[in-house]
Amino acid sequence: MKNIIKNIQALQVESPTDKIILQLKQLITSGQLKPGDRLPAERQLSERFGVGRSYVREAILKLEFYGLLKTSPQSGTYVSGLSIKVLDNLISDIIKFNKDDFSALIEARYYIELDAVRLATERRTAEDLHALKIALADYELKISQGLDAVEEDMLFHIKIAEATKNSVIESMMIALIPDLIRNIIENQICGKDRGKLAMKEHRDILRAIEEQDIDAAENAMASHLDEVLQVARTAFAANQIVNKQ
Amino acid sequence: MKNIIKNIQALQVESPTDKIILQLKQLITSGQLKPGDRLPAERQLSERFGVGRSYVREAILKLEFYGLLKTSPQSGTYVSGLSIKVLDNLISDIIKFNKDDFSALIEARYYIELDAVRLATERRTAEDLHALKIALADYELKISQGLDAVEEDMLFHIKIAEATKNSVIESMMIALIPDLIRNIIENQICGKDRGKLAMKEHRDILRAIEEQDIDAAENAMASHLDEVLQVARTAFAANQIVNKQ
DNA sequence: AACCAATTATTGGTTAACCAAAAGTAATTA
DNA sequence: TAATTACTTTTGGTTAACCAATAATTGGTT
Repeated sequence: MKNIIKNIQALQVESPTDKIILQLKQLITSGQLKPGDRLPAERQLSERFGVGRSYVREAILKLEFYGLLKTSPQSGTYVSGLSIKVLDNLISDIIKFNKDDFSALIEARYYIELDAVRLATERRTAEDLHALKIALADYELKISQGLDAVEEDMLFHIKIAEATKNSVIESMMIALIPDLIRNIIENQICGKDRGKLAMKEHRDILRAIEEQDIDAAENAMASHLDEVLQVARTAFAANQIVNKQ
Repeated sequence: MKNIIKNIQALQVESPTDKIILQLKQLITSGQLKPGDRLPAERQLSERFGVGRSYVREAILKLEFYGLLKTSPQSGTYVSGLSIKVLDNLISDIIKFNKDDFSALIEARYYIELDAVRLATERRTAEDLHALKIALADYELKISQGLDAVEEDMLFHIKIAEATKNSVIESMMIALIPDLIRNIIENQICGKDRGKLAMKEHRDILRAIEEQDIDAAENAMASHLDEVLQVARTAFAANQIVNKQ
């Protein structure tokens, strides 16, 4: 029974945009569209695919975000110079991308944060430290009032990401955080007195960043995230088993 | 003189979409739009901002991707329940996001790949191994012919990302790779006989993955990426100094 | 007064039309 | 013949119009 439901969902996943991306992919893999080529005009594509131009534009926009297409105003949209094989692989992965897998989300977060805290510790400026202290104070205030402080928690982590001075790593964190917060709240990962414990952990992280002790910072972050990672990992293992059946 | 040019570019950066995102942000920070609220109808927004509805939709789409808005068909678009402070920070970071900083790009890639190869080594299936071997063979063929093989190189790394079974980490790699390839080619980071060296390094990585020796895999990956990381790091340090002036 | 059905208005989804800039083409000129 | 100019076509950019589904309102009924 469960399989039927799963299949239905799998089918309906195909949004108009993804359908077009898939068709564009086939156009490339079939050799009708080679790397570097100009795409047919948007109107032609919309006619050929039997869909409005908006969807074609939306699909192009998405592929442009991933650097697979490049459109020049009043001139045309061009396929990236990457080889067919790479294009093929990338497009496949783009279509199947989703952020609903919360164990994957948390796991990814764990690793990125460890990397981020190392870089932040190395590069933090006085301003970064200041921002971190304020964020921590906000967090502690909320906790001391016995309130939920998941977002203040995250704000602290955002400031760490900013302190890395690496815009790419920062962006990755940014892309994860909203879904992360949702998952943490929904799954009630934070236990009742998790807050006060986390407060101490935050302090440890901040101290290490202040003293620019990279290893200490990583360790502090690791133990801070350990509990939530364990939850994700067990869920992950369970999924693996289910998928193998 | 240089500053003038810089400012001009900084000004023209504001695409219609980003302008709207900025306005939405102000709507939130000013308290006119609270977390959980429904946005004004798209028509009203487009009228208020003096711009076509397409741009409003595009902005909403972007913010939806980051999980900050959620739109229900025939009902409305709703602001995420996150606090104003978090929303404010996230939106700011979204606007300033760009993948042009190639040192940041390479650095981020370095860390993600180290994480990825560990997970891949732990979780790779027989199929993953097979795909990796094929990718490696393709790569070696190109190299043995004395040709450029940047893309075959990347394909190998894509397969590693897929073997992690973590869709989030995989997606991050996917988002980086096109720009990565562009940068590597443009900056000619790969020296003339880098190819044959890299071939051996790839073999080391594959062997470690096959034997499921996690630490060996990480070490192999680290030395594989070390050279390119050094290039990025020196560029990074140079940028830091320039920015401080 | 409370509930329910029918109607109206509003919503995002989707398509079509219009615009200015660029590219291509044919006619014109040196 | 080669270069140039004027014109037509095609391009993505942008806006307006239409659609079906939903939400709100109204009027009637119990």
